[in-house]
Amino acid sequence: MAPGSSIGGAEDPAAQVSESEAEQEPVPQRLLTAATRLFAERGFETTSVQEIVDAAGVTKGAMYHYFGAKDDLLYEIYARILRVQTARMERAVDSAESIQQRLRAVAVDVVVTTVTHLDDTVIFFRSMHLLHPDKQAEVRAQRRHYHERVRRLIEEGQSTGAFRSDRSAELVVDFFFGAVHHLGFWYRRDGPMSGQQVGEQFADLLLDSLRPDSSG
Amino acid sequence: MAPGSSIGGAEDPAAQVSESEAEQEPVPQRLLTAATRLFAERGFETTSVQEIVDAAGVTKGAMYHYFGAKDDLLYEIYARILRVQTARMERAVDSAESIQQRLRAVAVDVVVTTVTHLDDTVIFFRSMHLLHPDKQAEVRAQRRHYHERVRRLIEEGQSTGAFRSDRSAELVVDFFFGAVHHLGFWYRRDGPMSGQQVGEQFADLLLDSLRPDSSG
Amino acid sequence: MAPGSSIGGAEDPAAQVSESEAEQEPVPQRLLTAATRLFAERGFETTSVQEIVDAAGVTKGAMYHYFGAKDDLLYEIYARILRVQTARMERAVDSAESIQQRLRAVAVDVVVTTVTHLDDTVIFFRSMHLLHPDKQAEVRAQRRHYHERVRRLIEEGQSTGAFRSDRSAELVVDFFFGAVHHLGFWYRRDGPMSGQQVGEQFADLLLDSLRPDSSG
Amino acid sequence: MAPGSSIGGAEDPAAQVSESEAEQEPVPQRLLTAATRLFAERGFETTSVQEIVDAAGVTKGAMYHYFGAKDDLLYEIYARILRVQTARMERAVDSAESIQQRLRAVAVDVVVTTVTHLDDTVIFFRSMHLLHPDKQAEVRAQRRHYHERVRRLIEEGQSTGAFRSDRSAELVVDFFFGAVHHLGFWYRRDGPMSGQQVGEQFADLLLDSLRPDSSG
DNA sequence: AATGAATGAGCGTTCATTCAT
DNA sequence: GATGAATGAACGCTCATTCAT
Repeated sequence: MAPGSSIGGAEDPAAQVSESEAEQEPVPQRLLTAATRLFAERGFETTSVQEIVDAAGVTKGAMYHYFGAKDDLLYEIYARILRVQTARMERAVDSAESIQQRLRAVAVDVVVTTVTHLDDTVIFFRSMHLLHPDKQAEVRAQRRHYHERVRRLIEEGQSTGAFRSDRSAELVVDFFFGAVHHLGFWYRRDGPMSGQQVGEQFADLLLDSLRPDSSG
Repeated sequence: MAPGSSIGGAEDPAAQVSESEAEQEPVPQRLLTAATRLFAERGFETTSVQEIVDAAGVTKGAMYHYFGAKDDLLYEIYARILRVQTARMERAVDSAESIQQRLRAVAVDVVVTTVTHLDDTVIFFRSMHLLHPDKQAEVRAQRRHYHERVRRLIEEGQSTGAFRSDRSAELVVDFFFGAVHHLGFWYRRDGPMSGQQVGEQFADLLLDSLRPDSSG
Repeated sequence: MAPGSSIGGAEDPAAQVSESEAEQEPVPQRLLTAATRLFAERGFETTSVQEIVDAAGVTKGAMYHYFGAKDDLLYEIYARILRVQTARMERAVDSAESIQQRLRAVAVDVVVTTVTHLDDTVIFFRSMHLLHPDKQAEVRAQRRHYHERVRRLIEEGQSTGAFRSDRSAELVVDFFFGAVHHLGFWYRRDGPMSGQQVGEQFADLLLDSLRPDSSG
Repeated sequence: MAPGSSIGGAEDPAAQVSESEAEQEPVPQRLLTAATRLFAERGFETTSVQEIVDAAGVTKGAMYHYFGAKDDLLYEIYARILRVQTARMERAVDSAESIQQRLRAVAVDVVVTTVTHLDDTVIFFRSMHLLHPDKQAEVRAQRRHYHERVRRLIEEGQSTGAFRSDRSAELVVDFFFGAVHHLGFWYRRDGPMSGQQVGEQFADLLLDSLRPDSSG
């Protein structure tokens, strides 16, 4: 992978304030930021490499020094959001709360993360098919890992009676994350609801379907 | 191109009725069918007009005779599935059944229709942003019309007490249709579940969230 | 293969004298002529497609309408000279002359043909390795076919005693054609010797090695 | 390439002792060895500087430290083989043997040297035109010097009656060396004949053409 | 002596669309 | 209605070379 493409990175603890004019960020980050915005605005295939490097203030040669191909940018965008969401989900799942609270935390969190990185999500589901098959497989595997962890959480709740058992855990997961992944099609950050609010309500809807039926 | 390399295949094992020699379908339909398959397989941007006309067994000139541009094909694919789904939804909504039964029918039906025309759905959500803005607006308006009709159905149920009122009808609609529109990412027609089965379970999950709470 | 790429072509039986200004020749021929000159002048990799189409007075699009890739031009240049040389060799080999006269005719002819199409020959041996492997294999097979026909002619002469038998027919063929294929490195059409003269002398040298030894 | 395959040969026959870990050879040689192999395998134009330095285990900066440009590598490869062949030819020509034996020794030797350094020869005749004109002129002059020395040897034999005089010494030289220079197109080191065997037979063919005619 | 990030010009190729026929 | 040759602009990518370190 390209150097400097880490995401969370706590680099630069010291303040290097004095950088007189240009490059605040390393080149790979600048490219990723520019690409994310442009891909979300006009689509992957409709954005030229020239537009990306112009927006990032570098040359094509520099880009190809760090990324092997245009769709490596796509891959990095995916990998980045996937890494963030997986790490957060695992923290929530493994917490000491009740199972309802843990599932609710996962649900709220994935909505909040999704709307925070809405561009990445939009790009992801619009353009995954344009990724090189090998990288596509990697991304799918990682996504599947995420879903399966959540499915096991639900099954755990079903086995203890915390959740009703006559709902397919797998289908509930596909249903819920389908709804989440579709947020990019309608959610507006400048609209009436915060990500947190949507997350709470989505969590309600998810838990509605798993609450043990008083009549059964 | 070699003579006889047309796509429909001149095999004619028996006499399939009166179609004496060539074209089973009119040219525009053949083009739409070919385009749908190719767009779903490899994406709109990645499919060339040449590939479409080859697959349809016609020439470029013929295509431009019927369609003003490549993205007119996209528009027609959208319009077609939208017309079908809207008509079916309206029939279900306006039936004489109970409101629960009507909402359930709508839910099952949109899932069944979606998986029946999975290619169209996949193309739709992947490529809508590539459509000419004017046509994109038309498509969005039609989609909104659909969602709003269903939202009003839910609100009607909430006002009569058939559905619980502490769920936002609008959000429930976005949530549910989000899940439905995402089917293309995981549903496989050759998998274990029929469209009808998924539809029934999705309907269960939708109604779970609207069933009046026995405790409140 | 591209339309109109035949070489000997007896087309144009009628005299179309009146063509007022431009295109004397069909586009594919114009491209091949321009490419041959440029490849010989500066090499295949050093000549850009843009230079070729400019020299031919057409656009890139037109070129790619007739040739699938830049190296299809190379292939056509090879195939053209190979076709000509093979046809002429076969005519000479199958004539009614004595075997010495037939071999001499082949030898003279391949030299004459080579210096007549010296550009093609130079390009051929300089750039064959840049051809797509599949096409390279085709070209090699055709070349081998040529060599083997001549080898059999020599073996025929050896079996009848017309040629001495203690020279390897195969090696003689490789030796002689090696010398011929190298003509492009030193022969100058504006130099002191005509192709016919070089051909006669090369033929002498070839036959020197096959003349039955008076002492053995 | 295996250690010890250097061209001048007498280095370190015993004592490969103290080379503790890495670089057996100095950087320029490593680059030349890598470049030779790659140019022969895929051609000069098709081999990137990056590939060469990777194969040599150095960086681009190191290469440009020793060689002014990519085609300096080409020039060095030419100069190297030319130096070797010229030195060996002069030794043979100036020996005390009969003129027939001296010409034969030259002929055998150039074949043996050529197949021993077949990669260099292949590169030479494929890519000489890509060399900077000045360096190309140097190389041609050196090559001409070689040919002329051999031509004078033949003329010497013709003037003494050792060789027949009705063959053009110049043409015989072009003919013979043409055949030799073409060895790279068909000779395989893993084939049935050793370089020595091919050399002997090539020498026979050369001398066949110069043997005084018993009938004239 | 050696690094490797960065340049910048140029490459082969694609492709939606047009238009004379 | 339909053809298919031709356009022309743009595309992703390569690469020899430079240069601050």
